[in-house]
Amino acid sequence: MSEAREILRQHMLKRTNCREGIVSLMLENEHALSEHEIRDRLASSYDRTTFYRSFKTLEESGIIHKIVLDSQKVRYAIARRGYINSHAHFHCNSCSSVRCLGSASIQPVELPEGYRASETEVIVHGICRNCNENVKS
Amino acid sequence: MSEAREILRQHMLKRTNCREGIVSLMLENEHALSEHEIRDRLASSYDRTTFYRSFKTLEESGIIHKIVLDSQKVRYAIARRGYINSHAHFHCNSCSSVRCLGSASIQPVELPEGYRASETEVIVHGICRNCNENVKS
DNA sequence: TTTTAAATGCAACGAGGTTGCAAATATAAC
DNA sequence: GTTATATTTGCAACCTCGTTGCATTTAAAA
Repeated sequence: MSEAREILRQHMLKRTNCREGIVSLMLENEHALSEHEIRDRLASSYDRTTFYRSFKTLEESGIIHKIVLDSQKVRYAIARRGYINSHAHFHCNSCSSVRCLGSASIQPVELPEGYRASETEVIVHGICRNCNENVKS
Repeated sequence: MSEAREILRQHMLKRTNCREGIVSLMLENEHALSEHEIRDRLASSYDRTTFYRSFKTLEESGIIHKIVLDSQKVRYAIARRGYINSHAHFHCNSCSSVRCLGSASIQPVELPEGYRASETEVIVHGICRNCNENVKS
């Protein structure tokens, strides 16, 4: 049984072609993907509605997580262990790729008196290794 | 001369009612505001297009900055000193208010070999002081 | 194989945001 | 204060993202 299929079963979600395709694709990919990238890479095509509903379901089950770079720039990635309360992502300004960083790299943010944190999101913008190397050579 | 007017002049932007209104409102407000809040609180009403263009211009000049909570939840706030390379914001899950935190409170994020950071955005979700106190009483 | 709750596709819709263009306006020059 | 000019505004039209209701299809349990 495929890993994607197994993940869906563990979360008590019905296995459907669309869900399985999305999860499989994300498992293969190191980088976070946009809806368009996912659509283009899937063998079968699905209705937009189905995509949105699938993303929503998968996110609510904690299988994937959503990274909002800007209002119109959303990415999705598999939610690996340790991403529960803090997510850090690296966004490359040159190639636009988004990579998940370990939550271990996040230091707690100092808050004013009376404030209580439940979750912290960090987005670091910059130049990724690949793009740095291409400039050098 | 109003502070807003002065700020526009310093950035070599034409003073217009819409721009001046937006900047004035933001100077008065501790919290980041949504487009709707800004629209509702301004004396005169402006076309949506004008709003969007004003936000864009003000942001490009570094007068205000945009905080994207979610695809459909965008806020704007005055860009005060020290917010150039790192922004931290607190989002209250209860009252939805967004408060700018000093960038001093951000610790540099540890990056993998070869990655270079230029800017860091942090959003801390939780409960603000006001909402914490209301629960107690 | 049958049953049934859940997922899909479709059409229609609403919100956020952009573009082109003519009319209005802020500022600088007179 | 007038005039000239570049910028900004408002409008209409448009695009993308994302949602909702409903009839049809499908996964999976019996």
